[in-house]
Amino acid sequence: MQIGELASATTTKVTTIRFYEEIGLLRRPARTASGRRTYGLSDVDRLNFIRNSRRLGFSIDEIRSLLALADQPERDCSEATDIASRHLADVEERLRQLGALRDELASMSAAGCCAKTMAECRVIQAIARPVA
Amino acid sequence: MQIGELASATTTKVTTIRFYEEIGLLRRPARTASGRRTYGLSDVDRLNFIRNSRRLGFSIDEIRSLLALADQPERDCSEATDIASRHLADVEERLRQLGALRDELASMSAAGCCAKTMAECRVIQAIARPVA
DNA sequence: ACCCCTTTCTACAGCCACTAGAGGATTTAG
DNA sequence: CTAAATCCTCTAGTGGCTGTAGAAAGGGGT
Repeated sequence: MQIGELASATTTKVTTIRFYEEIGLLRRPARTASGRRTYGLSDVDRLNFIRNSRRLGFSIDEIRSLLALADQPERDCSEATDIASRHLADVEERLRQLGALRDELASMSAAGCCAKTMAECRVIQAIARPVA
Repeated sequence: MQIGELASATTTKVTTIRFYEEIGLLRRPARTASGRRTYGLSDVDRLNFIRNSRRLGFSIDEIRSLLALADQPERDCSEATDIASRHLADVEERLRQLGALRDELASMSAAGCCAKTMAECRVIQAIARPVA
């Protein structure tokens, strides 16, 4: 399998695959005589794992750890679950902050600014107000 | 007022102020004989506006537009409210996506992974599953 | 006058996770 | 045989800063 096929099998861009190789997330594959990368089914699995992790918001470093752990099947899996639950806590925190932000923006918009001039625009005034 | 005082008056880092000047968000200030930047109260206002906008998640480009509009007091303010409501819609969209992500992560964690080996770690398996 | 510490200056590199483009080689289809 | 697609390497750009190096200037105490 060449890089393009791997890309479409995993809905990844070709450049991204080469990038993952460069930063060491994917192993350097064998090459054809002319220098083209060749991949196997295990590479599809590994790349799918990486893409799913990214979709779930794991950082490259977290993925590196998860992959390293997954490569040691006999090992205790508590480290992996730790990474995941820490990530969940992060997401919940961001969710709370974003919710607060939404409320702030929504109340700004709700104040309304019915076709007046910039000089008395309430939205601008709301932004300009120092942090409460 | 020198740059350090402006920084502490707006809880901004000195380097960030210089960065905002470089990208044109803040005007180039007057300098002392020895080349130090000097600021006035209007710079405090402008920088506070910028910092509040960032805190609300507006991009630098959006802030540039908002500032340009705010500088024309007689102008109709519909453009400014448009920027704000578009931003609110963006935030709500991200909020939805992040909520879905949290649910996915939470159900992963809920599956539990009680001290087993990596080989049968459910979290790892959940991540590896192709996109449903 | 001297010393030292802090602030300020410029200019540049680094962060994250890619993405895009130049410019060339090779492969495949018609 | 040619044209299009795919591949290669290398470099630079994105956003929003942050951090560093090395130098100059300012202020306070002895």
